[in-house]
Amino acid sequence: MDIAFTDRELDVMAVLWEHGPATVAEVRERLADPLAYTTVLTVLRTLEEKGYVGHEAEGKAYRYYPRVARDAAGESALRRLTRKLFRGSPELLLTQLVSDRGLTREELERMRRLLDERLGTAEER
Amino acid sequence: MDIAFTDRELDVMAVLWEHGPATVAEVRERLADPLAYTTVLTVLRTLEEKGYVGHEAEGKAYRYYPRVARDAAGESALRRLTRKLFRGSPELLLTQLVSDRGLTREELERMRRLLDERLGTAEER
DNA sequence: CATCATCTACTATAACTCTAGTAGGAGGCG
DNA sequence: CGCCTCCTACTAGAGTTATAGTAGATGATG
Repeated sequence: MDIAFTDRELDVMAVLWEHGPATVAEVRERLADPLAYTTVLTVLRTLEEKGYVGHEAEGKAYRYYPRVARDAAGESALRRLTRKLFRGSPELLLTQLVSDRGLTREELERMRRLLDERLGTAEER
Repeated sequence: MDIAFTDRELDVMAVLWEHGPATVAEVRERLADPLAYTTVLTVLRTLEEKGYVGHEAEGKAYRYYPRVARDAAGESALRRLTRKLFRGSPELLLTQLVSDRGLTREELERMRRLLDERLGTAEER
């Protein structure tokens, strides 16, 4: 299953993932860009139409909640990126990722540790 | 600088990165989806307008070549992904990447080796 | 030379994205 | 009760994306 958001939809999803279910007003407050109330509402309605969020009534307002996990969205995006930009090779992606000049030694070490753990528990296949 | 492609533009860029400069007909042949000749031409013209490809005459046709490296596009995309979906944390991204059940032990080992090398040559900061 | 295939340039259009306005309901307050 | 505020529903319009058709040039071929 393919999960894909437009830029603005992703901004809104990020708020829901980060802070949990929220009303239109709450989402609006947390967005970096100043958008009209109705604009945020429209984005949420679009997301709902696509099945990415749901809502339940709370007083006279709605509280929206994500219907897809951030993990699932991340995985889908990573897969698409790997396929389209890194010839399907996760290693190539990693190469690019760690070539980033901005990474600290600590980050790199934590990343290696991550791989160690993963290798430790991985089944042979 | 921010490099961003639409889905279809990315398909076309992928062909140019993979196989080098190509004519409209050549790009068209290599695309997975069957598109009209003029459709491919339009995409290439759009890419050119955006500065992502250039062309030079070859016989009566044009040969298009990428003006941005795949690396640069990959880095830009990875940065955007990290920021928007992984709270700015490359480790989180890696976690997601290696949680993919489809990775073989060999791939994981090569990835660890990659990090080892990177750590070996990394400057302290 | 006349015709055919191929190529670019220009035009078109439906769908989607982004943003926001207007209308109307519903609750709270003086 | 009448008004103000906040909320959703519906509508709207500019811009972008995706796809492709038509027109006209140009080189190849019989």
